[in-house]
Amino acid sequence: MKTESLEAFLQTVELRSLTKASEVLHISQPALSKQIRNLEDELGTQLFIRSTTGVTLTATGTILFERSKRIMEEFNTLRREIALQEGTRLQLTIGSWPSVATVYLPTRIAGHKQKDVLLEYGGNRICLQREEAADRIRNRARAEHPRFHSVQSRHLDTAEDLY
Amino acid sequence: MKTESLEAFLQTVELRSLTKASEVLHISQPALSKQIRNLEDELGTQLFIRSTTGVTLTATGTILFERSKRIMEEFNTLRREIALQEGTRLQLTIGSWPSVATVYLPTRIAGHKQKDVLLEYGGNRICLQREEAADRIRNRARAEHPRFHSVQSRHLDTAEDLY
DNA sequence: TAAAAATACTCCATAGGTATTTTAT
DNA sequence: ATAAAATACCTATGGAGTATTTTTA
Repeated sequence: MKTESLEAFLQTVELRSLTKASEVLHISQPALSKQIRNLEDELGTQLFIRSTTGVTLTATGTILFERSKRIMEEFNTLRREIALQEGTRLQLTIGSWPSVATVYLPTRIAGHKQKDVLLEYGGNRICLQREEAADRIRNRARAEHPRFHSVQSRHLDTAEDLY
Repeated sequence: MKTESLEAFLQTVELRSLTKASEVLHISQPALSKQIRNLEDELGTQLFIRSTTGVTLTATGTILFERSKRIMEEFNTLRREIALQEGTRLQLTIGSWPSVATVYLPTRIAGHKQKDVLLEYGGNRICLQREEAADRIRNRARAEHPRFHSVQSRHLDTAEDLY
């Protein structure tokens, strides 16, 4: 079971809608739909009652929500503490015009799920956890997106340039 | 992050060895090695110090061990309670000679990780969570392993027949 | 030099995406 | 009719396996 699916579940409960939650989570609605169904399969229980107006929790879903919310909070605290423990952090600095930086960049970065990227966005920096990770990302980005390899200092006109 | 990887980590800590843990977990040593490395990548930290005698925890690894152990226990309790909540359970009964039932079957079943299969082995039964799951398993088993489709009642001579 | 872990590779299952259909309100 | 979720289908990543190499006690 993926912790991401549990987070997706929690988000879906809060928003009472797969469509809305999928937007916040930066995945497609069918992808989230499948995630939730997988969760239901793994637990062997129905979590939501689906309708055309959204979703509502079943009795079991409510139990999972309340308990797993606390558990995930504990776990995320642990993750954060471990991240702090490691003093060395790497930063990719991405220059951009103000409009891009304040509007497009944050969601772009959040949507760019790379396991080595700390999804904390502050200013115009992405925090990376390890040197090798940064290298891997840079190399892959270079191979796939020629424009990407100048992120270190280059100014971007549109958010599309980011990725 | 997969909860299975966390469980694998905990098991590895207990046994201080990837090789030994991989046997208990019914996966190959390289597979476990990669799982642990992925975990380290995701957390951005080294968890173990590797040597030819086995593995020992780093400082960060110790923190993860103690905290995540409690968290996983909480989570597994939650899973169990949800499973109990759902009264309806399905059983596939597998007939076999005593030696097979007591020696080979338990590990065989534990090793057969299917997301719909409750990994609780009692007597010679595998508990399934939902009717559709049972169908899926049966259909797939039939397609891939002709001998498997008679598990419902057939006697098996060797554990190999199981799968 | 032995055993423990890492690496290289192959294969398949799964997660995610887009396009489309179903279904209640 | 509309909006939300489900389904179908495709692609790609990741996880598991086997065979092999590296490493150090």
